[in-house]
Amino acid sequence: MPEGDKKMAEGLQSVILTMQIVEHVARTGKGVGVTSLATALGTSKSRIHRHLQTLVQQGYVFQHEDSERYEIGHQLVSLGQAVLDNSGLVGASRDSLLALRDRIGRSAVASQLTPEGMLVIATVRGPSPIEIGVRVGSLLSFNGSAQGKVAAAFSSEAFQQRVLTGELTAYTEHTITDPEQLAAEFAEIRARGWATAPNQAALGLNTLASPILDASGAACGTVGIVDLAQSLDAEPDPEHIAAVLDTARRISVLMGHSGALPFG
Amino acid sequence: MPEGDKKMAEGLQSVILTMQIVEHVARTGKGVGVTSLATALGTSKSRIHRHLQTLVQQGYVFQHEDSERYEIGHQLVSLGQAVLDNSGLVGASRDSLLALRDRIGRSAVASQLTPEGMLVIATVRGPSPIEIGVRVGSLLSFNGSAQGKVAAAFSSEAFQQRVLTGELTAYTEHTITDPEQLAAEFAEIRARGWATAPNQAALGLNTLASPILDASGAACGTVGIVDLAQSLDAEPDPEHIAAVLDTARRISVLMGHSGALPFG
DNA sequence: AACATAGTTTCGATCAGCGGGACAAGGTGG
DNA sequence: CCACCTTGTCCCGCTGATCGAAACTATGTT
Repeated sequence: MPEGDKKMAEGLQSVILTMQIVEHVARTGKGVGVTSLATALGTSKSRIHRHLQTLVQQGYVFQHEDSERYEIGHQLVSLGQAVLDNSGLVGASRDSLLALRDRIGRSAVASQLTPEGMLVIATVRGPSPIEIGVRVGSLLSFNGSAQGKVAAAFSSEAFQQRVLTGELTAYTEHTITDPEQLAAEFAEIRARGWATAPNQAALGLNTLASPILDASGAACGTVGIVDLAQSLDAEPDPEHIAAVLDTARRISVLMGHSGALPFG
Repeated sequence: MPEGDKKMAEGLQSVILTMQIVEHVARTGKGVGVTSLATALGTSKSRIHRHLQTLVQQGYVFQHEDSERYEIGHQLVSLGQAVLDNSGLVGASRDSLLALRDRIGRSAVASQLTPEGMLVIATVRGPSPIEIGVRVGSLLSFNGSAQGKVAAAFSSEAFQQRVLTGELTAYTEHTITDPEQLAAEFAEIRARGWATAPNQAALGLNTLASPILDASGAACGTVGIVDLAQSLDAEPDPEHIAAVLDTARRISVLMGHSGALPFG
């Protein structure tokens, strides 16, 4: 061991390997073999085999009965779903999301506030043949997404400070990385109730988002529409803004908010 | 050790514990503490703590910064979603499912064939205020669900034999557990292209399902509608049957099937 | 028939990870 | 304000769960 720290500082190896295996098997659509996993993760066949056997036994991985390849089991899906389920947001937003999509014909997306970022919890694909949108499970930053900015703008002062003083990663050259500029935009967003982020999360894309407020009046999530930057301006169509604001208010009510908007 | 097998036959303990922790944290909507986890899983605080630390470090679990409770991280959602994503079915069926729901006003559901059963991969809630339906991630049996029966009926002879000779669990008193009776129903289903399962998976519920066929002509999944047994007969409304068959055919085409139905 | 490549199993050595207990930080109530 | 809980976190020496390497089996290929 060349540069080993005397203590263990990297975490429990079996845990890491377990999750690496699960991740690998899950991402690789079709069956994976012991050997390819072993080389991919840089460890021995027998180790992988034992871990896989245990995962099979626990139902997280499934082994094709021809005694060949390993595939991901259904428990993983169920697990991921459980996370979404016990966020009341996903249930409250599903129907409104559909209505929003139908009303203005764009991909609609709902996200939930987490301390690490905005977690995309539900999406509805737009009518466009091209697939535009965000994946469920993605995490959007507070400085580089309309969702993040709008949620931060409607969170506590302390939270905003944490965002502003934290690291502001640039995802594109249009991402806001200057704390002052971001603070100014927060104020603006708070006043009008919506945010956009043209080319800020990814070049060519834009999102229009509004906050979902809970009983305490703080943001707990966002709803919005996603489209190509060329079709969705930094100052979007007033009709679109109205539709998003309206949807946000409706979901907010379901989440226990009074419905009285603290803006425009 | 009372009845210990001399060797390890139970699988790697750290793997088991890891998944138990993840499961526990995921199912418990809100934050869990080290101590409660330790008692719930019957092990020591330090062990749980180390495992949790590693999971945090890997991003699967998130620790509230007040240095208090542990919650599930976003990676899990992303992982479960990945499983769904690399089944082309979920993408192909989403829109058709909505159309089906809108056409006949019932909860619509799509499932995918797996060797263990039918995995529910997409659902659309009906307009009814009561929530009727199946959860994404659920696994439906081959003998006790319309989805399972229809998929088996449109699978290979060998597959059907495996189902018929396997264990036929009774979920209700109406579940078919007699192999001969089940074989007869398979034949019938294959001839007409749809199946129902009134009160067979759960008392009070019924499902009408049709097969999604792939390029090879074998079933790779199902679409269908779910409703109360009293609203959905064993011999459903011809209009509903037509709608479901139609939807199934459309999705089948997206999956590479010719569209020429091998039945009615 | 020899070879190649897959998954599985065995076995003894070893170090990763365990238990138990100390420690710090809040919270509570007397 | 101070004992007294109850948290989560950290430390350390012992040990058995887990590892690597190699043998074994089964299939497919040359």
